[in-house]
Amino acid sequence: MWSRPPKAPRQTLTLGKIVAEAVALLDEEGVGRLTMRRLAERLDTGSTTLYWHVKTKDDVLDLALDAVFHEVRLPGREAGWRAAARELMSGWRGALLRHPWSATILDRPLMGPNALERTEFLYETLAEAGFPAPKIAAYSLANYVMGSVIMQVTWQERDEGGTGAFLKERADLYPSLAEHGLDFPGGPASDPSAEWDTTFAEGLGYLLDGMEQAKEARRRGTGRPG
Amino acid sequence: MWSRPPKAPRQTLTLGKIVAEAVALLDEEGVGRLTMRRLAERLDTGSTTLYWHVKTKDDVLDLALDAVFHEVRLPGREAGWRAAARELMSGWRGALLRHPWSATILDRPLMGPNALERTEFLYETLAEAGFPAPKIAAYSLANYVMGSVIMQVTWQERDEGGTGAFLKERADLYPSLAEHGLDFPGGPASDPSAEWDTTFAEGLGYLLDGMEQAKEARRRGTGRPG
DNA sequence: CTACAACTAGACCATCGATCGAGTATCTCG
DNA sequence: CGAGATACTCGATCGATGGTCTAGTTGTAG
Repeated sequence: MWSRPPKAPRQTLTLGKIVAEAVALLDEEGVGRLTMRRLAERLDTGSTTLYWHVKTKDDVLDLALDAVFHEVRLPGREAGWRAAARELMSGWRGALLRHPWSATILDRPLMGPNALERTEFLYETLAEAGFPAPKIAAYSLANYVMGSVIMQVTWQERDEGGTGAFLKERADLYPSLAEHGLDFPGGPASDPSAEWDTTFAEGLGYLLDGMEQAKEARRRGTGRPG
Repeated sequence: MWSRPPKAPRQTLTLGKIVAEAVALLDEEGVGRLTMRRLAERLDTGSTTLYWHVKTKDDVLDLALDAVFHEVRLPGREAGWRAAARELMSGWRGALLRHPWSATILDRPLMGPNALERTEFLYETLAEAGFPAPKIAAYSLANYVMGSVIMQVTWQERDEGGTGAFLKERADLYPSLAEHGLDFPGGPASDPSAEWDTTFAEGLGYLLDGMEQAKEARRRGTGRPG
């Protein structure tokens, strides 16, 4: 998709309009109901017309996904690499969560301009901070964010609610799962969304701590501590 | 899927046979080519027959995915929580990577018996190790593994190879990406698969370090250090 | 032998991604 | 201003898919 050269439009039906409408459709009805026909209908046109602007349906998804990344604000770097990374990753997560369908199509290269710009920012931040291999550090962060979002969306969207009861019935087989819970059922006076947030932040903290520790250890010329 | 009661088969065509053949088909041709018709053909039967054993195609995928988790060996706990967690997560990753299609269908609750057994083991290990909230720790680890696998499969399977050149052409826009590389092109005498492995292990180390640090800090009654 | 449950099959339906061939509007150049 | 080319749109259609309907066959219990 991103390797192909752009076209010169005449501005009646734009790629931009198609992508915007695709995002709206995905937001309203989910990825399973995004159809070229339905999308065309919402744009008051035929499905064939879309194929002039776009090569395949996958292109639409690529574009829609990159549009999501456009929502991620690039943080400032004054507060240090740690704050910048934390803010970027939180924004990244937030944008994906605002469009839950995006989590289910993350299994494609993130090569859109918006995604690349943010990845570039992350690389720069980590390189400036003195990480010897910014690629590894960036991957760790990105992997964690992607996994977190997929996990959360999975439970929020696809769990039919019977999980808690299901696990308690099998407390003999899975005692720890039954005790601590696998999902976030929103116990007494608790906000499940907040629980997801704190869980994400906590895990991200682990990762950042470990990264910093490794960086400092290497800077002091010692090996891994412990 | 996992909430529904099982059926009593007559053993000519078993659920087990269907799942095994589905995994084989997925391994050979990928998730895009798994069709009820094709699967039935491989089993010398009609597609309708499958629907007696299985309610929807999604059930087949649920079962196939859980079958992958069956390959993950449960490590011993003698070497401590850290080694156990590391081994479990590495095995988890390895199994998913051996069946790359699995990475693209991770956006569903992992409620199969094999997945649950391994998650239970992880919870137990972390709880025994003294983590006050094993759920959070387990989520951090699982999220990281899932994200890592998806990322690697994405690049290995879907990157058409033009990424490196594409990024170098745009070195002005993305200097850090061009310098450090976004993919693992397998430089001089390097094994890309090994690079993925070490990257994964390194990030997992960060995470485990951070987890241990937080656990020790809380045990000593102090807050987060630094 | 009968009756019922377990199992299998082919025809069929709605829908999907994508293509084909034909058209229409708009711009460019003479 | 006119003609050709380019940009763009459309309805009809193809092959394939997930899933259902109806009908049939097999094994087994009484």
